[in-house]
Amino acid sequence: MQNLKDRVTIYQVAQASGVSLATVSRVINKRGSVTEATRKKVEATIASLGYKPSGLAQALATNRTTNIGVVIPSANYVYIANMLSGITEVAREKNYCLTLFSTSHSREEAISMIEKVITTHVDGAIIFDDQLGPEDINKITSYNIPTVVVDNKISGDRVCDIHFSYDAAMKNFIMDYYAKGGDKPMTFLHAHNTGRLLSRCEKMFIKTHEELGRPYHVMNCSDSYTHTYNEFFESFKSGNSKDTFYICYRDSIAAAVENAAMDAGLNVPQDIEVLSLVGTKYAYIVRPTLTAMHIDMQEAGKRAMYMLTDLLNQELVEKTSRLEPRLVLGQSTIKR
Amino acid sequence: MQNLKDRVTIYQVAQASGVSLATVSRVINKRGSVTEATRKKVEATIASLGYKPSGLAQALATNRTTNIGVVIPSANYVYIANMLSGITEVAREKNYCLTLFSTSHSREEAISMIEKVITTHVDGAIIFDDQLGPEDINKITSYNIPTVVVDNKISGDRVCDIHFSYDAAMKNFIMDYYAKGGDKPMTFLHAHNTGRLLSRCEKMFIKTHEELGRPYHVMNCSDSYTHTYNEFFESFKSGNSKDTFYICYRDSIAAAVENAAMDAGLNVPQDIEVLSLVGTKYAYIVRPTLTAMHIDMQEAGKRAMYMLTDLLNQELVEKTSRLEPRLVLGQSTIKR
DNA sequence: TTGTAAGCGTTATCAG
DNA sequence: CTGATAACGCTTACAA
Repeated sequence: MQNLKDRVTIYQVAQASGVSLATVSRVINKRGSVTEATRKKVEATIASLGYKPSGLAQALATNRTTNIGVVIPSANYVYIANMLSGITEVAREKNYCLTLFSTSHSREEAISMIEKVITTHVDGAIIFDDQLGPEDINKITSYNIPTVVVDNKISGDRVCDIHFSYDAAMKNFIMDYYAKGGDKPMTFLHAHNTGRLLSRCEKMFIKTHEELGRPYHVMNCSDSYTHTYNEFFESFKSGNSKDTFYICYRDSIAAAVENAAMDAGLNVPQDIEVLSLVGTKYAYIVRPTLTAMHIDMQEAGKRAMYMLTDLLNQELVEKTSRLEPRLVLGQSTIKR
Repeated sequence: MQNLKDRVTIYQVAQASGVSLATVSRVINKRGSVTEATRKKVEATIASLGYKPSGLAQALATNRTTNIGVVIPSANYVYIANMLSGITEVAREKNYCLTLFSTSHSREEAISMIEKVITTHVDGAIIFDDQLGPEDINKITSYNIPTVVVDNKISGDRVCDIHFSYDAAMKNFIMDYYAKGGDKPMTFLHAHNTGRLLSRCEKMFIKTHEELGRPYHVMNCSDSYTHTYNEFFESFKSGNSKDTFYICYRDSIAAAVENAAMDAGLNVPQDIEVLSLVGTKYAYIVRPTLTAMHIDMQEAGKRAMYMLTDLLNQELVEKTSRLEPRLVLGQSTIKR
């Protein structure tokens, strides 16, 4: 194989092996019929020239990129990385490439990414971005791009969705807590820009409490372990914030609260209890282990990608898939 | 904007606004001069038709995809996700898209991904895959694709590399440990397919011990928290494996060891000590906090992407960058 | 079985 | 300032 040359084209391969481009194309795609002899010849020159077809040109000619656009807020959250990993696995199996569109938590960013997805000419898209509303997602589907939307309702011809049934799980958990004699008032930790899944949880949290006529709190906190830890540590130190049940949106934040409590000399779960809404394996690595709602994000990713390939092959049955969070009790809450 | 149409092309825009494609192209790219009047007109029809240029066709015509290939083993490790996040950040700033090539720990997979990178026609590549040797990476650079290689030595015209100086850090740590009276024999936890960074660490671990004439162990373990936890828990329970200093390749594994020890009734760091080689924020979230080598993978990612854009703009100064791991002492080792 | 030629949706170089 | 027209590298009828 030659090195350091400019890209070898199909035309050069054709010349070098004394055939036309059409024949080379046939050999590459194993389509149409070619004599065993010429095939050998062409394959030989392909190897010797180190020719690789240009995916670009192929895509333009066939109107298929074998590229899937994946829209996520950031790869830097464990649960998103898990989903990404599920998507990747199936993508490899189905021979698709993934192009990443990272929106980093700002809605404008997210919208401009949507535009990019369109120009990038992907065959399909998987959108898991809590910031985007249905209007934004419609923009993509209006370009007739088959799309799987995660945790967002949407309808359309070539669109599917995957849901997490957090609302019910949330409500059940709260009802159950009080029913079994839970006596600490609950506080929901709210952070900006953490997406609609959590807003929904928050709404359900409030609604359930109001139905029950129970007191509750919603407290702002930052989406950072260190900030949250420091803030709670100070508060616990000065004797505040205890006798509370904290509902945190992910493991890091829940760990921040319980670590702060313990380092300030409190006992978990006696003095405070903690629940993590989006549990990952870190929920059982930290100590006390976290009571958490677990959802198999890897499975969600796989399922999304399977739905998408079905959509692309026009052989889809179910347009909606639902994942139930599974409550795993840990040491951060009192067994009742 | 029209919905549900097949892709609108530049040609249709031209027709609809009564100009030639050339003019539309000029408007899109803000290149060449166009009357204010015609520009307005064209822009109006672009908006009303909902036209988006095809990145594919643009790429083919300009020979620039604005796409960077990123080769990683999996997005599912915190430190890799961190790096990915750094890359993403700079990519957005520089207006590049990222195409992900996930190799999932098998060398064949990795090699076939390399092929894919080439056909995908990326403008450049960032390769962080411990499995790949220089020969494999040369394959990519021989196609004249500007490349930044992370944690792998490589030379070439349009190639840069980023290194982690683990060898020295490793050696220093071990020497220091014994010099200050560390008295537990050390065991290095080895897992298959965790890449060359860790092989290098292991080699250095062995070499240093042999130079020192100290006893040491290398123990196989699985790359899974649960497996490792279970195995160690049993072992600790039956009274084995204590009075050892464990060197683990990442936080989860280190946490598995210390959790197993504590759950088996041992004390950390009195009975066993633990060091994590690739520390992330979880090193200070778990309890006891982990003594760990921290390396800012987000920074590594950013730096890789900056080097790559420099390479693409032919304005590179440094071809090599080095990141020093920073040792952060935690509660999993005895202060000496 | 093989070759010719017309696209695919852009950009870019010329003339006008 | 604007419009033809030739690339870009490949696929795919249609002919031969």
